[in-house]
Amino acid sequence: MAKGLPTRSENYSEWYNELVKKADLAENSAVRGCMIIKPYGYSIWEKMQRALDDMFKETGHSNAYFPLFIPKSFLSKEASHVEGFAKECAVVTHYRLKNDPDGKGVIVDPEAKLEEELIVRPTSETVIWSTYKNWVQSYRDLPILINQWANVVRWEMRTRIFLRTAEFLWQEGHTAHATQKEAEDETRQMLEIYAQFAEEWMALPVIKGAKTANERFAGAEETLCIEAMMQDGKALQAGTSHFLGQNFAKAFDVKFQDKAGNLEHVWGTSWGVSTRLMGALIMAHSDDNGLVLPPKLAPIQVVIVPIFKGDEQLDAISEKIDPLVKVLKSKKISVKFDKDDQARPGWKFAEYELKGVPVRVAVGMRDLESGTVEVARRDTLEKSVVPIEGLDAYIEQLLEDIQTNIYKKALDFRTENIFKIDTWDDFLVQIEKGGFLSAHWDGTSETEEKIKELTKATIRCIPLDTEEEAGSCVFSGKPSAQRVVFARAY
RNA sequence: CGGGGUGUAGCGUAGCCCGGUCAUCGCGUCUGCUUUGGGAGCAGAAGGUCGCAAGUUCGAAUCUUGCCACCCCGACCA
Repeated sequence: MAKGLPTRSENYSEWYNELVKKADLAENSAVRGCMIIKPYGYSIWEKMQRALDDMFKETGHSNAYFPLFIPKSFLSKEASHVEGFAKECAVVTHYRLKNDPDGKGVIVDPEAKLEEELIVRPTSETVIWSTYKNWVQSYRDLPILINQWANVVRWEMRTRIFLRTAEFLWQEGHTAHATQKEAEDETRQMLEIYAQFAEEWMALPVIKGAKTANERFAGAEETLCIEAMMQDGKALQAGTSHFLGQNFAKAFDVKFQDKAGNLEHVWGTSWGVSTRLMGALIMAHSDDNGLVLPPKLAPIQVVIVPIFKGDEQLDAISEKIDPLVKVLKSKKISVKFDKDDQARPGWKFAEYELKGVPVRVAVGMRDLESGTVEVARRDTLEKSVVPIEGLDAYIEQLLEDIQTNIYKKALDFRTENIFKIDTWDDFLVQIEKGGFLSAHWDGTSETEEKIKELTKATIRCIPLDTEEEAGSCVFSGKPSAQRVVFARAY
């Protein structure tokens, strides 16, 4: 166990909080609910951004930027949208400060009141659709496939670093299409991209599904999502993709003339993932020694720790290691050769474990004599002695193995913690133990809400890739055509 | 926003109930020497508006009030 880090079994949420701080990912800020993402944490986010951004571009999307401030009146144009977000909006009412006449400091200048108050975007549908109105006249203007990387603010009552902060970073895609089918296909395509990113890059298995009406995005006809299981058995929504129907087009009067000359409202989608993914990454893989990062997202993939006394020994080690570093870098493997002689090897070992560096190579004089190094992998903590000759290929393969193994471990954990539940008694017992409960549901909001009230479990999603299976609702006993996933969630 | 808890050096803490050489200890930091294959040892040193503000008092880390932040539990949510 790492120094000062609580274990997961002792206190899972404290383990998470401490790990975020000790691994140098982020810290709390002077403003309640906001976070400072530190360089090490931010570089993981940058890797996520890069991978996602490439995927968006490959599927024809372009980046753009829309403003932080939204006129208050925009928000109320789509009825369910305003209802969903009104309670958590930060509002700008003034545009100037002045010196406090009664003493030190500054006060809001009461004469500088805005005629129309601005809200800080909780999401950008409204500004974007008000703009799309100007961009769309003909079917030739469609589709519009835009993404933006931005910050948004939702004034949450209870915040947790990365998982739910008042301000967070994300990407939001906003597309406009001529037909319903095209928009639905887009919604589904982006969900697939999120799932692929989660599984291939984050090594995080996810369940693709649809949200129930209760959990749907405010203003959407349908919300698709990916749901992941954390090590405490709770669910975390890792990404959402919304089919907006014509709701925003109607609210903002976005129409186009089709080939036949008819004026029609356009069809929309929106989709997003946020810095919450950082929380998912941490909680899915890490252990009591610290972070465990999938190689594809690790800022440092390989750390080389020399074990030496004096400059001569270090020089001898460097002579062997410098060429290796060069080769690894040429293979796009990020490597750190830590020559710092202030910290001792044991300290470094623990430190890099805490930070989740996937592969550690230790080299001392003994190794130089035998032409070997000690290679330790973070995911299993196994150590092996490996010849220096061909080490680059060995490491390259090892990084792939680690990526695969971390995914498999998470998948096995999830498989072991999904339970088919057929009776209400079993439901009550299992929900206390944690995990996902696959159970029949009668399709009504009343039942869903009742279950939530009694157990704190919500329907995480109605899985997409699942076979129909006739059954009866675990709560009401009414007929049901398929199982849905219940869990307590972050 | 409601209930409970916490805030003392960079980090973790003792002291708070019962006001008065009580600002304690560990880690870290600095200096020197010895060390270096799993968070080094010895010797010496530096470092604190006791969360912030007001109040009570001859005297406040300690009592009172307000505010801020964090944690746990509710309501709400990506």
